[in-house]
Amino acid sequence: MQGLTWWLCNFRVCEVLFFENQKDRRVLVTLTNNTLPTLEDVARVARVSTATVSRCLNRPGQVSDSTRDRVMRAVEELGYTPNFGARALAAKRTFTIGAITPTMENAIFARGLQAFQETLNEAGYTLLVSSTGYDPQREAEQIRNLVARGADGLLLIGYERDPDIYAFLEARKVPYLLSWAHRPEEKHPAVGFNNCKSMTELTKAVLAEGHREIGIISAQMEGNDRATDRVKGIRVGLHEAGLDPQRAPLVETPYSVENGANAFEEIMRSAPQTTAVMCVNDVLAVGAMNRAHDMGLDVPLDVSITGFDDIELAKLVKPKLTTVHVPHRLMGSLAAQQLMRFVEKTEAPQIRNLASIVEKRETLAKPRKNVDIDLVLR
Amino acid sequence: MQGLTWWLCNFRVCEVLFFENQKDRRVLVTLTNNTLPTLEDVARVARVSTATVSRCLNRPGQVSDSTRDRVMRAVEELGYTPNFGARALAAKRTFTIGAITPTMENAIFARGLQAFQETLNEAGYTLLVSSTGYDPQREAEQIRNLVARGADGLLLIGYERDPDIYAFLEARKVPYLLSWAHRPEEKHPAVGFNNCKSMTELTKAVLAEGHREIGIISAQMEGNDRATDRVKGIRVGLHEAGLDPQRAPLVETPYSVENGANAFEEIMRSAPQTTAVMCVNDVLAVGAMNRAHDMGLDVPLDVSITGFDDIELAKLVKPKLTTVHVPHRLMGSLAAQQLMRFVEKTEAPQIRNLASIVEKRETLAKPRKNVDIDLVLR
DNA sequence: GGCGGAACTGTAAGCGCTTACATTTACCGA
DNA sequence: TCGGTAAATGTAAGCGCTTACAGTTCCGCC
Repeated sequence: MQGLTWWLCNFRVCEVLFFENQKDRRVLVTLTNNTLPTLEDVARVARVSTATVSRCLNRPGQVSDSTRDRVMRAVEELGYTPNFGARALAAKRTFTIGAITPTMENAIFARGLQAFQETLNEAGYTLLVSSTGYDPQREAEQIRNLVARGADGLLLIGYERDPDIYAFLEARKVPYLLSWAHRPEEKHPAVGFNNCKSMTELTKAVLAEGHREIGIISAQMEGNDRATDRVKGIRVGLHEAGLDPQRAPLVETPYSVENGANAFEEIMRSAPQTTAVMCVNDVLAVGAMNRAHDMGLDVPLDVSITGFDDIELAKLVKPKLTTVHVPHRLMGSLAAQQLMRFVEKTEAPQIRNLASIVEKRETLAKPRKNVDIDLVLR
Repeated sequence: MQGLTWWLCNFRVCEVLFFENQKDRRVLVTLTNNTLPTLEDVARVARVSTATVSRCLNRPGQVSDSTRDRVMRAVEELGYTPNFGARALAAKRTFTIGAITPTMENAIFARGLQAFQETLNEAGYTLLVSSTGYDPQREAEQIRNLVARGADGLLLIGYERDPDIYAFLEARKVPYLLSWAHRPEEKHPAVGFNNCKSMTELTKAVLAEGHREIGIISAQMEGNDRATDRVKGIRVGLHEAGLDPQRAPLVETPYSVENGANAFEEIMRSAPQTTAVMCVNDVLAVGAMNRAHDMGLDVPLDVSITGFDDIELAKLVKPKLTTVHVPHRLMGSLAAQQLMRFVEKTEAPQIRNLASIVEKRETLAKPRKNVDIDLVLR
């Protein structure tokens, strides 16, 4: 029987004859090159035109009950699945939304995207995700790729990208929405939060504890407006407090725990008087905490450390990380709603600025006076 | 000028006349419904047939230099991007690989997939990812979806799924590869590791420390062969050591830190004599560690805890988590290679079993004798 | 019985691309 | 100069689907 099944794979059911007597049901078969069954095959089996089959699948209400039954049975029989490309070609609509993220390895994006996808799925859309590895070149490719694939709309992370890309999207009239960032001065449709302002809030909290010597660890700022704005936010905070932002040591390094650790050591060696190190995200901050521990520095007694994003990890490390909480799931799901509305009504979505809040936890405290940091550094 | 550009969007360049004198270059334009430019538009502008344009794009060697220049200039001029659906329809080939994961929020899958994608990209393939939320129903949908989208091949996680799905893939002759698991007795093409055996190894290490009262925290095992096999691995280890596997308390709970914590408490309350808790993944283990701490239990003095996967977090928590290291990136990239070979030669890939190794770190130690655990539990 | 209109179904023209095959052009040696 | 071959290009037939439009069927009612 196994053999027969296999053998039948090389045929295609061509016609099914139904008799009153259910037991006398014959199947006509033709030899084919064994490709997927098509609408036409279904039509043939159901003894209707391809148009009717198509209607059955897309607007079942327009078809009579008996016909629909017959067609559905044929669909079942053949295991028919519509060819997506052909459908998109003919209907000029794909019910697909594309999202392009810098990386999938970052919990931040993963969480927001998950929510984005869930909201999309509920409304019958499919999400296509691709990642760029923080490479603008690759981002441009992926955007073209998703547009070529017929994405009805696009979700992009952040503002900063070649104007040509925006021109391309504009010219093609592809609805797009930016996320994970919100800049009041920009006019692109966006659902995000104000990275700069959020960081200024956190900086105020740090300053309120009495810190005056603050170090900064950032992800690479080139082409990454989230990092840029967060650093800017710190500087604004310092400036407003009457401090010179340019004095604060800054280390830029790719996003990883290990790099955060190294950056921390670099700062503490070059500016031993530092009592607080602010990181533009939690992962770097956790790296900094680790290294602090290895160097024999107590957090927060010797040095306070802060992060940004409030990933799950922030609450798991000890001491618990002070950071900025961002409503990722809300953002994802709101973005999905706005983008779908945009796609369907060709009506620009409203720009949304979501609130973020400072999560003051254990890694931030008043600085211990007169630490002989040089001792620690051998 | 801005206005002009916008206005021009509603037209389509129809013909470009080149004169010797570069400055005298005129553009003929027609009013269109402002859709994407097509192959035909390019052909018209370049004054060649659509076949030639197609060849230019796909097999440039077959076209003379001068023609190719002209065509490429037209492509540039119009900002032409081939329509993916149409291309797939005509060529019956998409250079797209689909991957279906239970979730994107899990670092485990993210890391392996990233490597998978990188290897694919190098070879000119595009990866389409979609996630199921551990729902078999949704997985079936997504598989059909990706097949309908013309995926040349599919990457699936684990073995356990409705036989109908395998039948579907078999009948459609869609190359697929399983990953994140390897069962010697199964014949499906797979690149993964032996979850059961790996866990037995770890169990031996736990037993070697002198533990005899072992609790188990698992993700939900229904439809999840990774979890099933890991639990089985523990039981095999216990059995081989002459212990009764059925006596070990087991709590099944969805994958999350909080759930791990609750499960840990449940075990310790119902079986206070437990000296080691083995979790089927690191996230559950970290939750268990947290709750242990909250309950005033010292890890590993009062209770040892182990995980599985060796996610980044494992090295970041304190004490560091004893776990099983899995070569996720290697697995992803190997899977990509195998799958591409499968797709291209229609030749079944070899089944690969990757080595995993026990990472003995700080959460596993000899049990402290005679702990009065009841005291701790109020 | 016949008529009007609603409900259903069929016909066929594409959607944008690839490619087998036909045709043209270029180039070579006799 | 001319035939012959190879290289370049054009022609046109689909790929599998949707949908405008046309045709058919079926009612209810005069």
